Amino acid sequence: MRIATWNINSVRQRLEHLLAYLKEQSPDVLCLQEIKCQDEAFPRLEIEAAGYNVYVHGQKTFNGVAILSKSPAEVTRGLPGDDEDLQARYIEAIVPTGKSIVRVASIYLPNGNPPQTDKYTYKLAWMDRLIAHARHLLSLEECLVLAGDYNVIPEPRDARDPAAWQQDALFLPQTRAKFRELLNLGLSDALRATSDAERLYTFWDYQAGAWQRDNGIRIDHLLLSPQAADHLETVMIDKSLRALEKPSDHVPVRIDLKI
DNA sequence: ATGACTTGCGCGGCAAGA
Repeated sequence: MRIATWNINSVRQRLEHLLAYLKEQSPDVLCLQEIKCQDEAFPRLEIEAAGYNVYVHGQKTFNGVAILSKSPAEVTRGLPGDDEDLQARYIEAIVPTGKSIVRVASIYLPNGNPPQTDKYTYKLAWMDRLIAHARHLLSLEECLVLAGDYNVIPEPRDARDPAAWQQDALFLPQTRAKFRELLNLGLSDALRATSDAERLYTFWDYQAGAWQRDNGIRIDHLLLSPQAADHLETVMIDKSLRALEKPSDHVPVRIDLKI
């Protein structure tokens, strides 16, 4: 089973790239973030025609997440823990695998900048809610994949220029500590489970020739329960999409599970 | 280097992103 995640930075701006990606890599499940549209504006018909069931949790202008799945899935929208939170940043699906199921979440964790504001407070509170929900999901002892744009640079080697991120909400000690707290529940970072290589990035800013200079960061992650990690075969960063015309500033990350 | 892009909204520039 192939599962991918991609912050697409507007699904309507990126529809041609998205359809090409579905055709080329044929993921069984694709998690999208920053679709930047309401449910009714999502290009559902084109994606269904490509052979996918479409599950959207959108909002006007900002944020928005979706899960595309070849198999019909049972879906829950929103991260539990705060009924006042109206930002569309979490959608979860139970996907059948033949003999069993895999539970997949598409996550768009808040950016949190600038750090001295309520935006950073919201990010940390959101991470606490994610930790609480992940603890519950892990207790189910299922094959679980928490995939998405975490807006967290886990370690210095995950940035080309770590010093430049020292004061940034993506790399502050408190942010990284909460990410470790999540991992320490028993989740594996799929990429680091399979590679210690340097210069593995998933985001390059549009500005200042970041792509041309390979000035990137790794902030898109797939976190796996033990039941999923035990079946992990390969992890790939689809870096070539960043070189296309009108790319997203993020590229997809995908895994193959032997299930 | 003061800024550098790209998006949505909606028609004039602003907010947000990372």
